[in-house]
Parts: sequence; structure tokens; C-alpha cells
Amino acid sequence: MAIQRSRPPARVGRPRAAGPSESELSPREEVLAAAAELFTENGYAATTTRAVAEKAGLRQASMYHYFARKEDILATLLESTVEPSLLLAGTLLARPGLDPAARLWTLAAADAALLHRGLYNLGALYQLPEVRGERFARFRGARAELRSAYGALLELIAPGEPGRELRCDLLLGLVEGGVAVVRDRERERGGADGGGDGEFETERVGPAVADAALRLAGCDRARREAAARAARELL
Amino acid sequence: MAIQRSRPPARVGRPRAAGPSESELSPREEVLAAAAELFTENGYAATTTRAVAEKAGLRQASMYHYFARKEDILATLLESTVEPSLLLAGTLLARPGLDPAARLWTLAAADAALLHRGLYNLGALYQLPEVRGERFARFRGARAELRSAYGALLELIAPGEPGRELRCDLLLGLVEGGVAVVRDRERERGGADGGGDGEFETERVGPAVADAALRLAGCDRARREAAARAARELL
DNA sequence: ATTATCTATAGATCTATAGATAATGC
DNA sequence: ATTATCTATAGATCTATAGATAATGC
Repeated sequence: MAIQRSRPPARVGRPRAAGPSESELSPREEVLAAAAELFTENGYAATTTRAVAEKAGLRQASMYHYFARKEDILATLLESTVEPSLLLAGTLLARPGLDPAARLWTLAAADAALLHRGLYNLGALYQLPEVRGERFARFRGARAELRSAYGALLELIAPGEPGRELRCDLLLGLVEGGVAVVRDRERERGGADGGGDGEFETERVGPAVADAALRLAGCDRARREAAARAARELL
Repeated sequence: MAIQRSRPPARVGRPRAAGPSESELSPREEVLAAAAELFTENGYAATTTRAVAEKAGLRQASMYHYFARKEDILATLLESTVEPSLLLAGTLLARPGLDPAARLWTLAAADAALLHRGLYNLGALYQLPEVRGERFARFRGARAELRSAYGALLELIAPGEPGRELRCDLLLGLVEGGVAVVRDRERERGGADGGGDGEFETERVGPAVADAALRLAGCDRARREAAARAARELL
């Protein structure tokens, strides 16, 4: 028998001027997805609330039913991007039996993959000047915790090495900045054809960043390969 | 005898409403310096031409005597930031007699120091979405050349290693992103007291980034230390 | 005459609010 | 009655241009 195509679900509220949404997402999620794409493409300040709303299939003012201010959209996106990595970091720190190098490999690979093609591609927004405002304190706090987790793993791998704070900053910069540079180059090159190998690239970026992170941490080739093997078994 | 304080130099043109400039800079340079500070503090799109002009001691419209469009200011700043590193890269590539690791050390240290406290502190602007526009093609070209130089040195250090393109991106991300993270943390911490150790930090950041770059390139401790020594002699 | 600046403003935004409306739910 | 959306708009910008003005230079 044929698959039953359910009738369009009865929707409460005035219908959209642009017609009903095609997507499975809730309207709030549609706004977030539209904003994520526009913010990363054109920048936060340069993206208007009108552009976000209309990409989401709404009129400009209707967006305010879901977010009271434009900043709230960005804050939501940033928090939802850093939280999965932070959660993973907590899990990894709670398993002292595992090789610290394998744990750093896992965290860096997952963090980079998330930034490269998470639900929203927000890596490049982390260093936005707008993010210094009060509204983003929660995001900054979460990111600072993630930074501490990287620092703790670095310290376990190479105890007592000098310049730890600085190296920790550079590690965070490598992950966030490295992914941003990769994505920029993909855009420049694949801009015309739409970039068909997006998912393929993500599979390479995570391990590449993780390997680079271990290099920064001072692991030699043997230790890096062992860590990568151990990390792949974790998944 | 007392030092002769020269009379204020005769100035052509209508006097400024805010009084004559205190600085040694030309008006054009004053605009650039003001813009550099505001763009890095508040972002490009969020900085108004009025804010730039008034920080430079001019009325909003007077700025247009020096720059026809707001974009021209940013383009000038970005080009002037990448050019010294690009010049150094050219010099280093033209000296095949030198240890490639020492050359990479030199380039990374100088590039990082420039981004950290160059005449203008512009590292965080490199990945601005606005920079994708036509007006910035020249800057992007220069940066792509700098990326190639990093890539060439990587290849000399570890010939034939796979994943070179990706590693080269990560190296650029490490330098640019790492410096951005360091500066962010300095701002968070030293925001209140004005950050007295700025120059001191710059002296540490260059070598730290250079050492990290060599780690990424796969140099072991002995080779890194030799490279750092050789590089310091170059200066 | 030339220059660097000024004042004033057109025209084009952009965010956020107020209040109306067109659905469903009860 | 409740909800999700709409239309309309106030008020606050912001960029860039037009044209005047107050200096020095010749």
C-alpha cells in the first residue's frame, strides 16, 4: 500500500503571507537556521532582521514573536554551538583512566567537526566584537570553561611545561581559527558549484585538527597515532 | 638654553571645530588609527563613520575628504597589516641556504607580533564576512600569497607529508586565531587597568606562536630550539 | 587660488512596538 | 479564547553628497 501522505497539519494562528513552511523545523528553529546562515555569510551587524525573517518565511515583525531582540538570536546560536563540546569535555575529564592524549584528540576532533558543519556553522562568529556585550556573558562563560578543559588536558599530557596559559590560547585559536580558515578556502574555491564535498571535508577536518592539537601538545608521532586509534574506539 | 618649542605650524584650510590636532600623524593617518581601534573594539559594521571621524578630531563629513567610502578605510588597514609579513615571507623564501625551520620560526613570530601589536591591531578582522566583497580582493590576494609562503616552508620542512593544504590552513588559523584569542583574554583580564603589560606580552606572543608553528610542522624539540636560536640571530 | 574643513541634509535604511486579523480549540 | 501571524509605522539611526567657509599661498 502507498505511504500515507498526512494532510498538512492543522495550524493555529494566522497563515503566513508567504505560504506555509515546507520544513520540518519549528518556526523558532527556522529563524535560528536562517540567522545562522546569514550571520556567517554576511556578518551579524550587516544582517538585518528583515533578511532573517524573510529567509525563515516570515515577515520582519513576526520574528519578534520568538526573539525579543536581535542579540537574543545570536546568543542562542552561540550557546547551542559551544554546549555540545563543553558537555563532551566534562565527560572526558571525568574519565582519568583514559590516555589524556586520546581525550584531547577526541575533544579537538569533535569540537572542530561541530564548528565545521554543525547544525549551524558558527565558528567564525566566536571572535565577533559584538560578542563582548553583557548579553553574551553566558556564552563567554561556557567558552571559558571549554578553554579550561583544553588546558587541563594539556597539563595532563605535558605536566609542568612553562607557558601553559599562552599555549592553551593558541590551542583554542588553532581549533576555532583553523576551522574558519578551512571554511573560507572552501567558500572561495567551491563558491560556484555549491561545494559538493562538504560532508567529506568535515570527516577530514576533525582528525586533522585533532592531530594538530596533539602536535601542539608536544606528542610525537607514535603517541599521536596511538591516541587517534584509542579515540576512534571511543566513538 | 631652553628647547625651542616651535610655533604651531601654519595650517592650510579651515580650522577644525574641535581645535587643532595634538598628534604627529597626518589627518589621513589619524583617521586610520581611529578606525583601527574602533573596528577592532566594536566591529566594522557596528562602527559608524561619525565615531571614526570624531575620534580622529574631525566632523563626520570631513572624513570623506580622505576616504571616498567606509570600505576604503578597512581595505587600507587590512592591506597595510598583511603587507609587512608578505614582504618578510618573500625575503625568507629567497634564502634557500637557511634552515627552513628557522625561516618558518621567523615568519610566524613576526606575523604574530604584527597582529598582536602592530601599528594597528587588526588580526581579528581578517575573518570578517565583510571582507569577502570585491573591494577587498587585493587584500585577499596578499593573504593568499602569505598562505602560500607558509605552505612552501611547511613543504620544505616535511616534504611529501599528506594533508598539506589542510595543515597549511590550520597553520594560518593558528597564527591569526591564536593571536585573536590571546588578545581577547588580555582584554577580559586587563580591561579595568588598561593592560600595562601590552608590550611585554607581545614579546612573548611572537616566540610562543613560532614555537607552536614548528610543532605543527612536526619539528621535535631539538630542531625547534635550533631554529629559534638561528632565527634570533637573523634579526 | 587652493586647501581642509565645516554645516546641513537627502535618502535610505533598520529595529522594535502597536494593534489588527485569520486561523484553530473549546 | 488562544495563537501565530500580519500591516503599518515611529523614531532613530547612518552614509554620502552639496555647497559654504576660513585658513594659507602666490
